[in-house]
Amino acid sequence: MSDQKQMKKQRVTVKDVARDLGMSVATVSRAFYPGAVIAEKTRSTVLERASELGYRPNPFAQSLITKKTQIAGVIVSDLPNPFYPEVLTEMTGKLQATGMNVMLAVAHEPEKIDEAVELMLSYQPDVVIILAVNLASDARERCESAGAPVIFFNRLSADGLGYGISCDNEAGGRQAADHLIDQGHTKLLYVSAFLHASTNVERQKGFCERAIERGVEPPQIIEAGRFSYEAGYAAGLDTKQLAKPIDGVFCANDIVAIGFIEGVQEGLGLRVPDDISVIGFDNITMAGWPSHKLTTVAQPLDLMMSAAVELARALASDEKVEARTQRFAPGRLIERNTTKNRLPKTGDIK
Amino acid sequence: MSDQKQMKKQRVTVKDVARDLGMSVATVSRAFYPGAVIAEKTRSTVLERASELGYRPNPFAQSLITKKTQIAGVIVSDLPNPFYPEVLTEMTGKLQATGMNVMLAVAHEPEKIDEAVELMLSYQPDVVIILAVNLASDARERCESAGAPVIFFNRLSADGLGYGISCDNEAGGRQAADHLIDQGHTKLLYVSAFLHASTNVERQKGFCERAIERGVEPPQIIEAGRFSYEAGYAAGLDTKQLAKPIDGVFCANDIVAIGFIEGVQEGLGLRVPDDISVIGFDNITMAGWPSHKLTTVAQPLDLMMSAAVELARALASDEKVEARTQRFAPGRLIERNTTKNRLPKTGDIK
DNA sequence: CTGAAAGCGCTTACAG
DNA sequence: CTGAAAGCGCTTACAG
Repeated sequence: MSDQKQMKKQRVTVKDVARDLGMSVATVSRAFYPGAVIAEKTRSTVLERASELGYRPNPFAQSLITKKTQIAGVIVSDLPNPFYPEVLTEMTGKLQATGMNVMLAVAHEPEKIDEAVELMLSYQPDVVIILAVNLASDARERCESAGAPVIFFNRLSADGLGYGISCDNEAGGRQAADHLIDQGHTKLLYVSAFLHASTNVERQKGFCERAIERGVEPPQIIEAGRFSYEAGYAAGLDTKQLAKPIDGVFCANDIVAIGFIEGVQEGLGLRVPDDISVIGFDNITMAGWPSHKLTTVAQPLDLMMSAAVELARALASDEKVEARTQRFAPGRLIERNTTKNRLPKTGDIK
Repeated sequence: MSDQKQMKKQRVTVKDVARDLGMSVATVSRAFYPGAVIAEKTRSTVLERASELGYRPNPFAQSLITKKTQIAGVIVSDLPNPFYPEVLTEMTGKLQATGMNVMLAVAHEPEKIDEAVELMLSYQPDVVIILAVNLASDARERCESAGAPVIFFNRLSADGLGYGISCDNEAGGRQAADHLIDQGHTKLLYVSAFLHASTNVERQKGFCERAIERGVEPPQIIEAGRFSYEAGYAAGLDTKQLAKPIDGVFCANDIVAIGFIEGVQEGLGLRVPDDISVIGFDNITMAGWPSHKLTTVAQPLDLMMSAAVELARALASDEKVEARTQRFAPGRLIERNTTKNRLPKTGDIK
């Protein structure tokens, strides 16, 4: 019994199936390709017997010839942001449903991303998906020169090349501004995260421009520096040093908002939403928990992920894809307990 | 320019390097194998020129011969528990540092895990690591019969086969009991999660046995059903229906504890730690956040992950590994703000 | 120490 | 519609 465990079962190959069926390996092979020229009857015989024998084509041997690996390389680096683990697991499931496998590259420190990418590229992924905000842009070039087109998820590449899937962050920022202003806030603050991340830049732009359009003082800005709980927390403490008072805050994303709220409550003794209102962006799972009940601009994640998976499939099949970037309308603003209407009650006015 | 993007750069092969150097492919190949018989001078010449030409061995062609893929398959399924994403990303980094690549299989519904595993196995991973609490145990057999030894992380397999890395959950449960009792709690509750998970069973055993040893009433038990925030929250509400009052609670893990605390505070208006003390298990990142400040039994994660990676490396190299399971002492109990000393002050006694 | 040759498991023109 | 043969990029006995 312990012997059995030592000896690896010999893998069943085309040759075995061919011999068993008295056919050539070519015929057996053809049965597995929908496009191949083969009698329908032969195909079904082969397929049936093959599955009885437990045969599955060896993808390594296949890819040696086809130059296709059915592998999607996924690069993840923005670890303190729960948004990405959620996307990673969800998207992996979807990719697998289309027959693609996910090879994961994780970089804790930005400096080590190069090694991780290099290792991954040696497996010749058909396509690479980047779930990472802070990636040196030459990673894209390296992937593409290794033959793998690159999809940026929730982000545009710095140089505008590569494919991109994201939502209209600017419109999201405008929604946040409208919501705060509609509810009577006039002293706004934007909590910025990674300075050059397109998500950050766009959300800030939409928020600030809309505030000005609405005739409110231009929002003040605090730079948290990262998309993390800790950065948000520190930003919360920093509000103490602001030149002017604030009553409404829009944070670069949910995890920053959650940290910010804690910083402001724990560190400064302010109350959310009684003293200030706070809005996040993403609608990560945690935002809905009773512990946080964060008002936030949802991302249309299902749409975005489906688009990414479809794009990955198309690129992996060498289909021509015209649109380099796809933008989705941001989801609705989800109102929970971190914002509050500061307008005088209509009853009071009358 | 857009043309360049279309044509994939031809990959450099051994043949190219051999031709360039006027050597045989065999010699070039040998330069890449530390054990191979080759003049040291030849090796360095080859290695240098190879890297100039941008040559990297094709792992698919290699594995066709060596039967080794350098791939570690990782199966993840327990998604609502943040513990696993944390481990996944951390461990992936460590595996990559040893030259192994991670192929990910995610199963959202337990029924779909089979497909995911099957797809992954077609890539012949050298070893499979299971980061999932609720996995049908025949997945192990399938992996092993495909030639991939299986490592269970943070869990023992149901049938005791396969390799396992975990911490001494029973000792952890005892620590929790001791801490609560030392601080004057006498009316204990254990919040159980997935009923048959070894982690759950062992933590419960240690906690309850120690409570009895210490002469306290046997803890009451609530079954939350899952390792999730929601399950913990529901369990919190369920305390209302308990036969006897409680003052100290040990939850199956952190995410259950965090949910439980919210359930109890939001739903029942109790205060933690003033009315009841709560202890978790794992010490996930979130447990340290000001929002939660959860008292918890830490897992010795660094040790566990290093052991898992080393074990993976050894198994992938066909080394004989004697110990099927490795247990580490649980980390220390980290006291934060969800527990409170209920003993009368020493001053009062005097 | 090095090279020529066989072969890993497959796919795909090319004949028939 | 099917089969024999070449070849993908590599490694590894086997000679020399």
